[in-house]
Amino acid sequence: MLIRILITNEIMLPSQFFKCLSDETRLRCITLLQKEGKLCVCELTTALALSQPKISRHLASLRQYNLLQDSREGQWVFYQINPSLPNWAHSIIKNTLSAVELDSLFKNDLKRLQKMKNRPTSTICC
Amino acid sequence: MLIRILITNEIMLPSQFFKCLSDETRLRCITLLQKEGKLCVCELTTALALSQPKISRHLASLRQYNLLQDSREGQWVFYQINPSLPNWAHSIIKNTLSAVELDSLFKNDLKRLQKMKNRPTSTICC
DNA sequence: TAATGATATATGCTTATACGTATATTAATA
DNA sequence: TATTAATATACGTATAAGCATATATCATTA
Repeated sequence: MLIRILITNEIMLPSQFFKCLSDETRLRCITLLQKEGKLCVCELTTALALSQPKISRHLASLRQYNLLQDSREGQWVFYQINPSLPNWAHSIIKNTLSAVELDSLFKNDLKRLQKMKNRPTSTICC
Repeated sequence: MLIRILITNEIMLPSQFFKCLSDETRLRCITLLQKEGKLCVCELTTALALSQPKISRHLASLRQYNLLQDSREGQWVFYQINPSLPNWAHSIIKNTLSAVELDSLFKNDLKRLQKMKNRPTSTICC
């Protein structure tokens, strides 16, 4: 039985926010989500070419700290940047994407994502 | 004997940069330095009301990762944000300061700094 | 050169992170 | 209901971070 505690009006501590961005895997997820909008776990697993549990664990921690929102659609769970982040956090994420976009690591993630077969598409509009 | 290895044209990895910002003490140092320009270790120690070794260790790690520059002037060692950080890093630090400036923790740090007696002043202009 | 103030480092310890592997859960479908 | 695909969690382990305290180094001044 899963009990997920939802804290509304949660305060986003900058140091905690930065801790979320301080891991390479989490940062790749975040920048890719900032670029692509909404991705499911299997897309992120393919794009980053890492194991599913590793991706899932990092996504869970990003959700726990309110950076990401998840939504289940059938078998898939889609993640996106939490749209109700404070402005400073959004700005920093945008900034980070622009810092990373020309990087070959990021470009390769994007390539693997684009080459992926049978990508599920979210039917729920933002 | 101290050998400090200076790496020029160092690449600033975003994840490493964020790790530097992910600790409360380091973040308080960085935002205060962004606000005030140049501070010595004893000023930061007073402002944050923490032990000298703790401040010194964190400053050393920020210097190691190229976020801060140090300059000795007599007995004092002054730290400042490394002016040759990439633009995205500067933007993020500015952004963070604006996110934190209204916070009482930051305001108290600033108050303690301003109340400090016998503050040394850097004679070297920026 | 001795003493002092400012700063840096060493040591031992505790806690937090991240990982791989195995397994559980959930939803769709045969 | 059994099977399969997608996702999440548990567990044990290795490593990194952070801390307090003690001490070393460096520059200044008596």
